[in-house]
Amino acid sequence: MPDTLTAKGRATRARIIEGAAGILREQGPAATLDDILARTRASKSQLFHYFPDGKDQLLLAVARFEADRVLADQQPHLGRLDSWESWQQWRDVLVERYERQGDTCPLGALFLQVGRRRPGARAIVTALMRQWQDQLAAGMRALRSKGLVSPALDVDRAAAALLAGIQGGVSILMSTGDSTHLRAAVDTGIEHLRAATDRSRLP
Amino acid sequence: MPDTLTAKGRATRARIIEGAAGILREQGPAATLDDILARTRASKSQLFHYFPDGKDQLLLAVARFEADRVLADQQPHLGRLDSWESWQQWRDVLVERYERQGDTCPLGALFLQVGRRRPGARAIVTALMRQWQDQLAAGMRALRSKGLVSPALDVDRAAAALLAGIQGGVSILMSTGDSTHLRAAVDTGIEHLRAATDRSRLP
DNA sequence: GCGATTTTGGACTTGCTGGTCCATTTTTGG
DNA sequence: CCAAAAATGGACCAGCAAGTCCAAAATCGC
Repeated sequence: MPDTLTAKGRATRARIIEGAAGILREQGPAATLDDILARTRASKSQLFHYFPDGKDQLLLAVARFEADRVLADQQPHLGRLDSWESWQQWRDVLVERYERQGDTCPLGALFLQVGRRRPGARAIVTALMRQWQDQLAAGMRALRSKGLVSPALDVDRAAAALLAGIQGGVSILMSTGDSTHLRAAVDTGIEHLRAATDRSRLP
Repeated sequence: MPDTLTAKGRATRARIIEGAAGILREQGPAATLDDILARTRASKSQLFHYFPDGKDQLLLAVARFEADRVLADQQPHLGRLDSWESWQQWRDVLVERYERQGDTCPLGALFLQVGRRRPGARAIVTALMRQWQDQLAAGMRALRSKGLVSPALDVDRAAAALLAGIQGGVSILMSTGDSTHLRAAVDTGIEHLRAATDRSRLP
């Protein structure tokens, strides 16, 4: 890859990443470079021109792309969890998003292929989880500062537990096609907050 | 494969499955048939003799093997969740088991390879989740019948949420190497039960 | 003990997939 | 307008991994 990409080059590179993401969502690990080339109407030399380290490098780029989508799809709700209504809206968007996604797991497939252990891959997941959890925690703190939940609530632990519940709910949804667990996890998590309502401030 | 296996045949077949499970745990999807053969000191003809449908059939057998281990490793605690102490013991065993397992995900790797959608694979996961959740729910009912938690607790939903938290905690542990989320999920789940303590029966 | 059946060894085939290479076209910058 | 750099097309290669096959050895049932 040359030092600087032209506008055309950037467009092609982006087209390859997006196309690859699509193919990987549809076909999972079975997707081959030729499939990606066919879908993106690119040639081998283009692919290796923009991703000199080959498939792994491309997969990592796709992983970043997909990780960004995960949070973006939850906005703007995830960023404004400062009332019970906004939590409810977020919940609805989240559940709907994953029910629609069905049984494809873009990130999971990617990581098993590229190897979880590879530092690049691990960094992507870790960053995603941290950001996600931070936004949940921020929402809980917002409720707390409004006096809607008890000051005694351990926000960080509650956020970690909620995030775990979401992840597990999603992965059960992936493997069984049933969103019951995702719903149960999120709803129980929110109830946990409600149960910690700060009664001292209530009228 | 002949209609009936001799004792020797069964032993070989089992040896292949266990060896394959080991290799897959170590190498993930990168594991090849030749790796498995080397590890199990078996030949190609043996492998295809006992698994005529090839790699997929073997992977499915390994998946069954691993799924059985998941629950077995939690026993006898998981089967006797009838006091707060037993819940705590189960929690410790569970966390320890997955911390020791580290970042290998035997089942996850298997399913992505064999294809989640394949009915055989889906049946294995679904059955595992159902049994697991049933045992959690049974434990909650045991607490309830002893008057330790409120009769108002929605046991099935609480069990679903707890299971989701465990799954998510484990998968975050896999990808980040950090067991914080698993601990938070399980502990929060148990606290959720404690919070539903049946005060009407307390002295 | 003996024929039938099962189990085993391992060479060989085949198809595919990631990756290389070079020639050609297009774009850029001055 | 032109040389240098970037972008593109696509044939070609090499390696590997799944799967096939046949013959030999071990074992079983009687």
